[in-house]
Amino acid sequence: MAEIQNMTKAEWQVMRIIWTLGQATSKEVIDILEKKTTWKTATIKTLIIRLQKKNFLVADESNRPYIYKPLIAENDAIHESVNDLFDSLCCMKKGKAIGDLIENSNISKGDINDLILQLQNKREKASYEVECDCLEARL
Amino acid sequence: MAEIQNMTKAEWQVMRIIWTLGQATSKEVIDILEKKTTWKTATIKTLIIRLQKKNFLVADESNRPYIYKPLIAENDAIHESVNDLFDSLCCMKKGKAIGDLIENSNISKGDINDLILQLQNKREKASYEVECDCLEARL
DNA sequence: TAATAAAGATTACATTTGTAAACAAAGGAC
DNA sequence: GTCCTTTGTTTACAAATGTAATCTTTATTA
Repeated sequence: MAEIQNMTKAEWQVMRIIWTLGQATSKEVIDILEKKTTWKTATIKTLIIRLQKKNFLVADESNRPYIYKPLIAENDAIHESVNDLFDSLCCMKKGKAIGDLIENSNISKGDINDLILQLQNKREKASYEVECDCLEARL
Repeated sequence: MAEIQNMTKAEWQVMRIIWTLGQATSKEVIDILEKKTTWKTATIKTLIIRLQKKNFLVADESNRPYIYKPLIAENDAIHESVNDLFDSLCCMKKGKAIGDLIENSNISKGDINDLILQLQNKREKASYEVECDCLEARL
């Protein structure tokens, strides 16, 4: 019963900091988020606690202040959330949606090259048309 | 005060049907969703009402049964929600996230070609590196 | 036209989320 | 060792969301 829960937008901001630092104390998280947001200290603490309850973070409580560490890799979390969103889109629209993301994202030359290769590869086995499944009997 | 609200996952399912049909009666929506989900009739009606309150749908009430029509285009809604999600990702990770989406999505040959062209174009002006902004003082 | 069926409106209630104050315990300063 | 100051814990409360029952009105049919 792995109890997969989702991370909310606010919680995600906390995780980003901890992922980037590798681990962090609550003070570190609070200092950074107080610059990025208007959240009060207590709010940020609440988010940290909820992330622990949801098993996205653990606290190393052997010393004070506690050190919080991620229990989920950033890449895995990103994978989860982007695919989760795409799962609810009409499948005919996914190509364009990806185009929209490319348009609006700052991507490095290296990543662009990788994406082009990946697409060239995918093109081989791609079908000419993708059918809309919006009215079909399963999500 | 355009009061932009968001569409929840459940509401999104209702919209997909109405977008695909162009317009629909509650019965049409209910018939389809009862096959896709375990939702009760009343639940689906609630979703329709909330979508009206959020200004994503209008009812043409000149005849019974009412005919519900979208007030937002599917493409616009998709644009909103995918970009909204990407806004909260570490910008270094966006390229890979797009790769992940491409991997997991069924995209037509035509769309793949468009994406390749788009990327080739974007490559010209792309920088070699994208900096992580996760610890910076604004979201 | 009276009874029934269908569609729409109102109300409900638990859980999650955003947002935070208040309280308690541990560590450091004097 | 006592007093502040961090840091962590508990409690709070409104809004949003998932999920639905019930009540009311309109339409259909006998």
